[in-house]
Amino acid sequence: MLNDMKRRNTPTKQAVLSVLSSSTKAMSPDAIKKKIDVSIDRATIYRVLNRFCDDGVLHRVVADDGKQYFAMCQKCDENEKPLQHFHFRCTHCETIECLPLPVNYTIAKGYEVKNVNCVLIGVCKDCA
Amino acid sequence: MLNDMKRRNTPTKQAVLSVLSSSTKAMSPDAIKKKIDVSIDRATIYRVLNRFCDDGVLHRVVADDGKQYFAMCQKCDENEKPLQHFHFRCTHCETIECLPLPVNYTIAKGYEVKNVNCVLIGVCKDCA
DNA sequence: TATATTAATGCGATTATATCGCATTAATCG
DNA sequence: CGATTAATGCGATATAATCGCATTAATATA
Repeated sequence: MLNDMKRRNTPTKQAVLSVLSSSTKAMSPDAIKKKIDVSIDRATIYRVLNRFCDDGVLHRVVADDGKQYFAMCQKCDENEKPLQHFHFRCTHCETIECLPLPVNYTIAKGYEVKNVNCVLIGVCKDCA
Repeated sequence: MLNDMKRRNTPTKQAVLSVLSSSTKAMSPDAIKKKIDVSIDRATIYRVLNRFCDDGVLHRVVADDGKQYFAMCQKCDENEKPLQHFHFRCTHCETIECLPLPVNYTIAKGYEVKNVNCVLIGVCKDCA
């Protein structure tokens, strides 16, 4: 919890979390909106998603299409920090999935890496 | 050369290439435009950049800010294909550089990776 | 060199993603 | 139950990138 502001439980948040927790893929705000039966304003979706990211509940990936995608943060380890991993964007079924593939890198001294945004693009095993 | 359409040499293309070849960083269309003394239309910049990417002269990175950045393709090897590498976006000086760090991954059978888009985000050595 | 062909450009309109301001609604607490 | 204020809906806004179309100009050809 980076932000200590009090959060309230709302149907919108529940719905968003419900959609994402039952998905193995990272989803766009629009895709999430479409999966929710009740009407939710676009701005609200974005605010909810951004807040969940701030709170470490979700993580965000920006794909090479320039769009944001959101997925649950499953801590692959007992560690506090969620593991930085690759994502795969299938150009055929147009989905983005979190790969069980950690991002490893060795970078010159002096650099301070705070975040990573890594996407592999191609055809997934279901579409190949 | 994926596209075999005939290309013509124009001052715009020369200017764009000149700017990028003298830069160690990947640049946004807007930044490139600002570096060029003569007036060039925005749409033209985009078209020129896209064509250079098609022709393998430039490569494109989409950063986590959702914007496109372009840089020269320097073949790190004698191989035909340019080496897929990480990029670094410094949140302080707001630049994106090509790192001499190849992207390595092992992915489950069946996946077909056609491209990668990998960005590390943080503070570069000059700003740290 | 003059002319024809068509790639490249400029301009305006358009699409799409994402955010912001503000009034209203509703979750939570005492 | 009433007060507080987080959350929402709505409209406006910002920005990136593309598209259509008429015009310009680079290159090829006579």
